[in-house]
Amino acid sequence: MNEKYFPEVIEKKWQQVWEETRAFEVTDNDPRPKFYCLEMLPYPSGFLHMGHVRNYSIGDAVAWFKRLRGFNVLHPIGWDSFGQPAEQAAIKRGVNPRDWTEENIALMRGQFKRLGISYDWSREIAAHRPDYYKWDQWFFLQMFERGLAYKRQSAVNWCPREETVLSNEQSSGGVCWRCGTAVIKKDINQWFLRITEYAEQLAADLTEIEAGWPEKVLKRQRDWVGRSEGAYIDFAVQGHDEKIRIFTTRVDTIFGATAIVIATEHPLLEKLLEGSSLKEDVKRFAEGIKAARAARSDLTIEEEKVGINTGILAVNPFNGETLPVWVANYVLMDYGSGAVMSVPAHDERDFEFATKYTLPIRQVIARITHDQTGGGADVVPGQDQSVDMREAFTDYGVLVNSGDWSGKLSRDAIVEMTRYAEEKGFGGGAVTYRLRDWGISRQRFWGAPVPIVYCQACGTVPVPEKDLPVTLPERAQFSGAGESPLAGVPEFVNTSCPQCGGPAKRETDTMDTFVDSSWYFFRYCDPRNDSAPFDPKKIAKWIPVDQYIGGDSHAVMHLIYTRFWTKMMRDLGLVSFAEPVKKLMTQGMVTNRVEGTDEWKAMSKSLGNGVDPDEMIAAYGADAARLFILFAAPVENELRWSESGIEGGVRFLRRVWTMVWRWQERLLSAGDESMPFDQASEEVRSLRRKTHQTIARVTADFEKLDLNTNVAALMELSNALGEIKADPATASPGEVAAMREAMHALVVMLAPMAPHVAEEMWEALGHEGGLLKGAKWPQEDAELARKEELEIPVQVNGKLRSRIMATPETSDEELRAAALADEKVRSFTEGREIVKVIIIPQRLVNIVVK
RNA sequence: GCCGGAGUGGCGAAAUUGGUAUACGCACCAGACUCAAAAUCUGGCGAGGUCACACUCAUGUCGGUUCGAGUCCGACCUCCGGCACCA
Repeated sequence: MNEKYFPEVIEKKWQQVWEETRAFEVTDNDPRPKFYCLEMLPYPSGFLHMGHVRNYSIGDAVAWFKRLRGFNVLHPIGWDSFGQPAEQAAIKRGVNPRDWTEENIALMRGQFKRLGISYDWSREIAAHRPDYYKWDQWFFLQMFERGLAYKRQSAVNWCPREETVLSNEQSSGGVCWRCGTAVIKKDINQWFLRITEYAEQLAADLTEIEAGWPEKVLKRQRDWVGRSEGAYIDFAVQGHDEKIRIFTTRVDTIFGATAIVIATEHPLLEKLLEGSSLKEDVKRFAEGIKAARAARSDLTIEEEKVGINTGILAVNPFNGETLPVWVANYVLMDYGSGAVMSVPAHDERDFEFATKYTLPIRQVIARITHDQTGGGADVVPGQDQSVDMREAFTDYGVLVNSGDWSGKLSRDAIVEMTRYAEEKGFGGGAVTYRLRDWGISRQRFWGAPVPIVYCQACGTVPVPEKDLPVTLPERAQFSGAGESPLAGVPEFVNTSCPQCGGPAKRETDTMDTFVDSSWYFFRYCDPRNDSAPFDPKKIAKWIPVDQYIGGDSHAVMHLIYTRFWTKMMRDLGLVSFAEPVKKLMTQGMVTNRVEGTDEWKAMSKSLGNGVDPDEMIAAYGADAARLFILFAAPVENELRWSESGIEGGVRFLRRVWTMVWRWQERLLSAGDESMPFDQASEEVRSLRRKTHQTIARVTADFEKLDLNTNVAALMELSNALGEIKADPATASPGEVAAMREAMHALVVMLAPMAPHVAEEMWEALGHEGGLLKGAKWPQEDAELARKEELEIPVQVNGKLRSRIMATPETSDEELRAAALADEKVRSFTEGREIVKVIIIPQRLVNIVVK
């Protein structure tokens, strides 16, 4: 240890030691309890940004803390290395995506090491390597066999800028998740994974994880799955045997239905129109809608409602009324049954539609009025039929104009009418979901090829497991448009049929990269397995993940896919649990001021407000950068970058450094002086008290991930150390013992946030023999932490008027007497009647006077 | 529009969950060291008020509960985020 703190020297030194001793590698048969600490794996763009630094600094703090608390901590890292940017680089600069990716990985691995993140590098994985994506393909085949992977033609989300298909999750909000461009619809034949098969479980199992996941993520997942309870009702069609099935959550409004409206793509439409004079008109209308949708450049702008009367008549099974059947653009084919009953009086969309096309609007729900003439105890629902019908009345209420059901409350009517429909055989209860199947086809080169072969004789044939992986060719032509570049590589496309041996062509689509990331953290548990994606026994040991850390931008992408994938793997018999992540923390963004403005935005190259981690490390050291990032804001908040803030971090580390340097010799040479606490000087007792209070605080704050207050507590302890003015050479045994205790505790507790400097000081304090990772987390002694003197605030009528000194042993009676006798207090109580005195032990006295 | 979350010094933020509001840090001010500056160290730092106390007012606004409210309840305002015809 040098007199001066040179971060660049010690950081390099310890990074090398950790690497050479493989300090953070873990084994499966370690007897200590396990802890799986995971951060979302990065895309290898070539450089870490500050958001990454924050993510991985938080993760490393957790990993270190748990390690020092005696856990066998699995803390791995890998690369989400398939995807667009590599292909863009290939298109623009003609480089090979593989070389480009591998170079970037090497650059970023170097940055991770310069940050000193304590990863088990022996478990590093990369999605673009055949030994990884082989298992993506294997999983695909398992799903294909079970009907969970299928191909169909459909309108999909398309990012016109990146020229690629996006899943619903990736185009949430109507914009591309990566570049923010408004998506359009394109009709494409593509592969889907049947995530909807798991809709109910994805919704229901949220209760299993709700204690450990942030509410905002749970909410978004709940909304995304969009579970909705209601009823289906079959409407007979006049002159046909067919029935039109509708879904509704408001069957209580069915007497107000004045039309049936179906989607333009409704499968019954063509059949029902046979022989109708309106057939051509309706067909033309439907095709017009389809064309308009394909041409739309921004899906976030709502379409105007348009429709056409088909001339078909349907019969309301509740009252026998005949209703016209309309086709309209506002009814979606892929939700519910693609048909609705139109109740203009009680649904905003139906109201708008009915107003436009002058369909009848009939009120069947009245607002409840509370009739309390019965003495106030009974609330009798009355009716207010004067509901303003200039807009839809969508609240629950009392049924009116509804035959025998009139007078019932909506809530009850829904239950009873659903049961009635079921008894009569024309309907029943139903649950629908907003969730759609996951489209995974990408017309791209840089992804895992879908392991399917098309044979003229046998049709769609899965590649046999023994022939996996289907590897990417070395070279391809990258145009950036149209079909997958794989289609232009004959040696890839042309193959023989695995079934009949005849000539066949390979599928040229590759898989969405979110397939890779759906199960990567399972692979960390068994990264070199070449006969299976992983050994289930190893999974049972490590997963569920104990703490997962990443951005909330993945709330309904990665985080829903990986939950689906886990449930799918459970059904394959590979894992025995349904939820892969026990606790999730979503860290806030790192923002910086955009030059010349007052706006704080996420750091980015295009805005010119980025900060290069390497420059920060060079200027201040990795420890100070990490410490500042953890200190500057609570982990979930936005973090506004500040250069002067990071300087504060350096100052703190330097102060601690100097103290340790000044005392190290004395602490090492002196024996193990201990001194009875009650004989020590007040100065020493006060330091020891602070030490033990800090241990308690920091330990608790780590469990809550309150890392900012954690740093503050360590700063306070360091300030308390500074209060000891004794010269190390002449310090008393009691002082030396207290200093040793405080410094050891401080250094160990600092390790999770500033590991290099902590390791160096740990060595200086005499622990050369063992690395800091083997140190024991300090143990709080509640007796030593206890305050001996208390300053008790005294209030009069709730206003602070004075303070009196007491000890924890002071009785309530004594406190009361002391408070009442206090001079300042007396000036407020003089001549007034004391109503009562409230005493909160060790806390406060409040005197109530009149 | 619907659904969430949040409003505390000049700034980032604390507050043991109803008990001394503003811990810790940044910025700023003053002093020490220095020829000087930087660095470092010491002290100050919510607003009003006072020579200094005292005292008064302050946690988005208004009201309520309570001996006592940043914390609980009601209404409102503002900002941020999510969703997009989901029947």
